[in-house]
Amino acid sequence: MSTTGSADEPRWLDDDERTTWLSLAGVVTLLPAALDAQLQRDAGLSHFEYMVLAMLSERPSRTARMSELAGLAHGSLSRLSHVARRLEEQGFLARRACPEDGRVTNAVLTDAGYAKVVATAPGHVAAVRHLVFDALTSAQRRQLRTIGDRILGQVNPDGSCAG
Amino acid sequence: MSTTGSADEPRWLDDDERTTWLSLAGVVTLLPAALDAQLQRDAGLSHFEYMVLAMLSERPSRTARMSELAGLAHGSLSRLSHVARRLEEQGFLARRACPEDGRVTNAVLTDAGYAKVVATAPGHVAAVRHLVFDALTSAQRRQLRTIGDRILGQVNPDGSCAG
DNA sequence: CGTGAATGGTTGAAGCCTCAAGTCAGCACG
DNA sequence: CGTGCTGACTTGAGGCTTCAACCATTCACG
Repeated sequence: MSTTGSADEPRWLDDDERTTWLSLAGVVTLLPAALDAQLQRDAGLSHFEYMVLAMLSERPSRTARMSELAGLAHGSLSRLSHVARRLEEQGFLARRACPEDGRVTNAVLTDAGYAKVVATAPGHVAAVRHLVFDALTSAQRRQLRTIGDRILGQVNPDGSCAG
Repeated sequence: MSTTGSADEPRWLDDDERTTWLSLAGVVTLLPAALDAQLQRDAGLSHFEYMVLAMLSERPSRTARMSELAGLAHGSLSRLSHVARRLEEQGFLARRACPEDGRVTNAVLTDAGYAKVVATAPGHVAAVRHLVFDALTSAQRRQLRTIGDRILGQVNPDGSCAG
């Protein structure tokens, strides 16, 4: 495969880019799986479910509208809707019609949901620390933040979320 | 939430770590979704299916045993087995019993499968370049490689893959 | 040799996500 | 008012992944 980069022949990744990409591909595949495994084993939650509860727990009144919450958890509205039904059945959150705008649904974290987050967070934080931060110097941590923001800017330009 | 770090009270993430983690969490959630979308739209393949075909295409004789291929594609053996059946139905790969070890199945990329990779790679590479490398300086690219390898070392210590 | 353990892979069921379609509320305009 | 349009969300079907159970083969070791 050439590296000339003509019009219909795309610029291939050079060796360095290729290795970097394989490494990143491994991370984006395996890291979510590892976090899901820890949460599933210790709390019976998927990473997405945990994100939903955790994001809600940091909101004023532990409340957010569905579409906003979907963005915070980096998922589609449809996905959130399905997950919200399951979490509601388990008593971790409640959905209420918004009095100001009849189209809007507000998701509210229940006391049981808040307790679940409090019980689950330490193990999850420990996993994140072990899998990500323990292997990095503080300089690398700063670099990672910048790099992550840059990539996120490309992947998700308007900060919201497709669905 | 305190930051004392006693025995049963875990060390919480400080503000900087927390922001870094939210950024990385966004990347590991949204980047695979974006790549899946491009591949699905332009080639009718999932990112995992593409990885399977692409990894095979770079092997001598375009052949690998199933468990080895699962590791290369960062998936479980079960997942690969299901995917291999679908790819086989589409004529992109074939499975043969290994003559040397009756337990082993070898996956072989067919000519149609190789052609599919050749046809699909340019668009995929362009997506990776746009989503990842276009936003980074060459220094950041080098940093990303190191950081990715470090994290991968924690997530996947023995280089193989859970299944 | 022969038996038990370990390895490599496949399968079926159950659950989750995506996609497209549908519902209902607000808004604009005649 | 009422007609059409957009926005917010829900729902159902279909496909993919996971999990556990299973089958076949090889290896270890009396």
